Amino acid sequence: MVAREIPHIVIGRLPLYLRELERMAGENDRITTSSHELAERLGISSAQIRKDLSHFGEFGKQGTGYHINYLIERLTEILHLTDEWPVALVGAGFLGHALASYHGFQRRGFAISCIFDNDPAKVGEIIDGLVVQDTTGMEALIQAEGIQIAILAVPAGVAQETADALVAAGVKAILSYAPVSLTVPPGVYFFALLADGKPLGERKLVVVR
Amino acid sequence: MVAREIPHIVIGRLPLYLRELERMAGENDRITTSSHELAERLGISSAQIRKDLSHFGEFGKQGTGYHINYLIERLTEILHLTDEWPVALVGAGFLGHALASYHGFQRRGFAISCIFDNDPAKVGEIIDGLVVQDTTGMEALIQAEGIQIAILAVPAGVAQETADALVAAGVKAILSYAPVSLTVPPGVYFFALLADGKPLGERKLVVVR
DNA sequence: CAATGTTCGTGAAACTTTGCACGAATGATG
DNA sequence: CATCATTCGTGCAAAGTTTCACGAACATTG
Repeated sequence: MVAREIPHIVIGRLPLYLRELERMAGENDRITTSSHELAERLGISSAQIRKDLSHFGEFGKQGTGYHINYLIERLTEILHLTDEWPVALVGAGFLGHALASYHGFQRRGFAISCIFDNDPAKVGEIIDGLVVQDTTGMEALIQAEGIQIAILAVPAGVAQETADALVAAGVKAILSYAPVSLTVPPGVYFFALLADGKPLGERKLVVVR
Repeated sequence: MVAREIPHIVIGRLPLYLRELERMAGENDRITTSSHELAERLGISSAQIRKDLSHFGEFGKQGTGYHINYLIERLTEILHLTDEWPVALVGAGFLGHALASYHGFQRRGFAISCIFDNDPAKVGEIIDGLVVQDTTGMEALIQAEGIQIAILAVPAGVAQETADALVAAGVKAILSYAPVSLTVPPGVYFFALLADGKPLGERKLVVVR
């Protein structure tokens, strides 16, 4: 049964299910699983899994359970993991370089589309085909491009102010690699994504842990 | 009023309060604050803050609010942030090096006390005064030393198995810098802290976001 | 093909968490 | 020192979340 308003906390668990299902799919000779098995592997209750999934439709089959690949497809769809999301990378130091060269995010639809740094020595440098830009124009550019996701790879000392600037520019999700905790307003998430069926412009981002 | 069983979710918010209070303390001429101001800055309700704090004692004063430094002291105490916690760093690559050299964690009582890597070329290397050790002996050493906190700085591909090994060795909190999401059993936390008044051996670790 | 076992989806109950609103304590003001 | 404004701590109600438990669907077995 597809309810009108799906609890945020439920959406937040879907990526968890998805990840575990993908792990199962990788194991040989696996076709189906059950809410019970999935629950066991995730350390939660089977009823919770069934109820969570029931918000989006009836994906299982009594007596058999869930078809792993089918459920993966449904979840991928629900979470809009098929879409492409441009990502801003802030910080072109050690860590920024490593992250820019790492293409694991891309596999999931997150492509780094611009890189910022406030160090004049780094501005202009080309990393993985992208020119490092000065942070001065960061807010304007992020706003103009409608970028909603940022990866933070700046020193601890400027992490909070950078996060604030990103939020001000309209960023809705921050994946922080800064070695400090940060405060962001409600509605902005740490490592986050995905959608709830609304048109692109108004999508709510939800947490992925 | 000091209740017997303090909700986990409450403990998880304390570090948030602490961080914001420390920020306030850094602002000039600040002596006191109110639940209302703190709530405003954190984007939550003032009632929640008062109720959360009331689990641990009566720290405020009617008409005045909370004395910032006093509250910081109390929270620091409640969270056992005065203690020293040995931390295992797994992964001596790019990122591992950067983290080992970064001493921001130490300020908070988390000192990297051993470093592991599975690359024979890195084993034996000395980083920040510590010898990089082979992951073969990791579980045994972590267990022997009673290390409960680990920083994960390994490639995405081995992050989950490394996390599993850490958990098996008794690690209760993992701060992961691997660019993938991980699953850990309930009772193990991503970036985590400290205690609820029990003796060292049985402390519950709590989430810090 | 009947009996038995498995598993889903779901309404209702149980539990958890949050927010409201009020009494009481304190400080400020004239 | 009376009045007014501020703010805490908390009982209670509301909202949100999880678990239970059961009917129905399907698979398996002898």
